[in-house]
Formats: sequence, structure tokens, C-alpha cells
Amino acid sequence: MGRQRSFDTDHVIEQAMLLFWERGYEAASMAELSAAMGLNPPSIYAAFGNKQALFERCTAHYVKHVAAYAPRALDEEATAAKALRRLVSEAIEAFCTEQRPKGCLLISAATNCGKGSECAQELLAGYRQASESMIADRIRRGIADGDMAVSVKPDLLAKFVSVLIQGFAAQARDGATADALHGVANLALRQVEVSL
Amino acid sequence: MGRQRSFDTDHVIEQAMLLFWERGYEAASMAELSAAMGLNPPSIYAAFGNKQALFERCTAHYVKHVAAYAPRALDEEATAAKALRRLVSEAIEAFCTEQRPKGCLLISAATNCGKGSECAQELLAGYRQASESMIADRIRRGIADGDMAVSVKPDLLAKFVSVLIQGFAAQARDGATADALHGVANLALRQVEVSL
DNA sequence: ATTATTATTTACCGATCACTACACAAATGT
DNA sequence: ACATTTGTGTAGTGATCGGTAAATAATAAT
Repeated sequence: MGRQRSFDTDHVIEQAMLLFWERGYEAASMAELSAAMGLNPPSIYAAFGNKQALFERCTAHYVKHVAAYAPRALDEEATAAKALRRLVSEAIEAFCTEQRPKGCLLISAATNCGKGSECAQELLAGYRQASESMIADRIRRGIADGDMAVSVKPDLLAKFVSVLIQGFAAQARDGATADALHGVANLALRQVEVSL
Repeated sequence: MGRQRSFDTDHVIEQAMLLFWERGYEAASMAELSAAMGLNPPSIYAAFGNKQALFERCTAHYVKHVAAYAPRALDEEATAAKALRRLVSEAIEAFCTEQRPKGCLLISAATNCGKGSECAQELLAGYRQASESMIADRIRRGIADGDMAVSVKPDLLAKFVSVLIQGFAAQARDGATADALHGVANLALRQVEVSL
């Protein structure tokens, strides 16, 4: 009962996510978010609670609709080495496309935070930790499957891949081209393919 | 003539730099900077102009007193490969020490910026570009000196090293230990030493 | 039609933002 | 001693921050 919503939740979350992605959590003001979403502040607060809760909805939306390539890349390839290379390659494409903000929301949206935003920082740090764990798990599976050398240390190699992806996100924000970053990825992952 | 300053410029710039380093450009408020520097706002503005100019002084101080290891590492080693390895190793130590904020001010202090802070963003982007160029120049010198294979592409390898360093800065902010990152660096730079 | 419930709009809240006017304190030049 | 110059402290500027009270509009149940 009662009046029905005049907006599509997924659409306004998408708009808010794009602004958070470009500006970061703190620098995206509620006034800008309100304009981008096409909603007056009371509608936003009635629907989502507060800025922190809105940001959590946006990060979940990002994980589901933007970063979905990551678990797919890790799951769909036959070997761990191919999975890692595809993960890195698709990350580069996602970070450098002209259609959306450069870089990665989970990596770059809460690096500069004042006293009131530790929640956002911890939220994204958790996503980054989970991502690194997923990579390590895929490497362990590769060793168990026999397609990766037993001498490989899963946590170490997973951190290497995380470092690469985080570095690529920073480079994409600075205007690096996808071509240049693919070249770096070839250089960086060469040894992984020859099985280390 | 006139009244003399009651504070040491280098000391208050150091305090401001530490706060910018930890919080980032926008999230470090003038009130916090004022408290950290032990100066009332009018003294800060009289001495340094405005927030943007203060930030420029702090970044210059950082380059001179914190990041000084970088040009030294590149200059003092006999071969390009050793120079790159020492650069990366000292960067890791600088990013992970408990004595100061984690990570790198030039990489992380202006990633989330609103509409009034493009200047700070461009300032740091310029330092990052200069750093990558310095690395590429050292690689070119190594090739000319005959201590690095002529097949190496200087700009590509320099971008690889930059990606590593930027990734390490992000990892350090997330609490990674120096040991873990040194391990990743060994993995990443192995092929550079066997001359690629 | 009436009532209850929910959404949207307008206008505004106290707090904090970067920044400064103004008075006063401390030094130098004559 | 006196005038001039410059730094410091108090207090406050308009603007913007995240968030909301109150009135109105639109739907549902009765």
C-alpha cells in the first residue's frame, strides 16, 4: 500500500556507483549524488538510509555487474596459469574502457578518507582481501590439478597478481592505455606460464 | 624588520606532510593541519598562501626528504638491473616502515578528489610521470652500457616497475608486511636479472 | 468516499569547510 | 623613545557538508 516509487532502484544505484567510482567516497557529495541520481535528498535517505549505506549498495552493484569477470575468469579456464592471465587481461580492459570511469572502484574509491569514513575504507579493504584469497584458492587448485608447479607458493603468487592489478588500476587512472598495460602483463606473467 | 617567526618552517611542513600523507589532500582539513602544525590558521595562510600551496610545499618536502632514495638507487648501482631491484626494495621499506604513514604520498594522497582539487591531482600525476621517465632513462643507460639486453623495451619495463611500486603502495596501505612484498619483488624481478 | 500509508517536494538544520578581518604583540630603523 | 613593519591570536566570514521536519501528492485497503 501507499504511493509507489517513481524511480528504478537499479538505475539510480548505477548512477551513484559511477559517481563514487569517479570521485571516491568522500569527494562524492550528497548534492552531486542527488543530481546524478535525479532524486531529492529525502528520497535517497528514505530508500537507502544514509551515505554509507548507499555506498555499500553501490559497491555490491559494482561487484555484481562490473567485477563479475573476475570469478568467471578464475572458474572458466582449464589451468591456473590461463586463469590468472585471463583475470589480469580482463581487469586491464575493465580499467581502461572509455565507457566508464578509469580504474577500479574497489581499489581507488576510499584511499583518502577523513575521520568519518573508516567504514567505507574497511568495506573496500575486505573486498580486496577476498579477491586476493580467491586468487590464492585458484592457484592451490591448479597445484592440486597438476597444472601448476608444486614449488609455487599460492599466497605469494596471489599477492603478486594483486599487486599487478592494483598497479594497473593506478596506471589506468593516470591515463595509461590498455595496450601498454597488456604489454606489461605479458612481461610480468611470462614466468608464470613457463610454470615458475 | 618586523616581528620574527616563532616556528621552524621545516618542522611545521614536516607535520603537515605527515597529515597529508595519511589522510590525503582533501580529507586533511585545515583545522587538523592547524592542530598538527601547532599554528593558528592566519599564521599558516600568511606563511604559505593557501591549502594548495601548502600541499605543494609538502610534496616538495616529501620528494626531498622521503623519496630521496629513488634517484640515489638509480644512480649509485653499477647495472640497470641492480638499480631497479634496489629501487623497488627501498620503496618497499619506505612504504612499510612503522615510523611513518604507510604507502606513498605521491601515489595515494590525491586519488579521491572533488571539483576543487584537480591541481593537487595533476601535481602528483606529474611526479609519477617524472618517476617513470627516470626509470626508463636508467634502463636506456643500462642498454647503452651493455649491462642490459638490447631486446629490453625501456618504456615497457619502466611501466612494469612503476606498476609494481604503485601496487606495493596500495598493499602497504592495506597492511601488507615488508617481508611479503620483498617476496613478491623477488618473484617479479627474477626475469629482469636473467636479463630478459 | 474515506482513511491509512508511502513517496516526493520545499525548505531548512547544525556542523564543518577553506579562509580572513581586526586587534594586539614583538621585532627593527631612525 | 618613537614609528614602522611583521607575526600571532581571537573571532567570525559565506559556502558547503550530511541529513531532516513538515507539507503535499499519490496509491492502497476498507
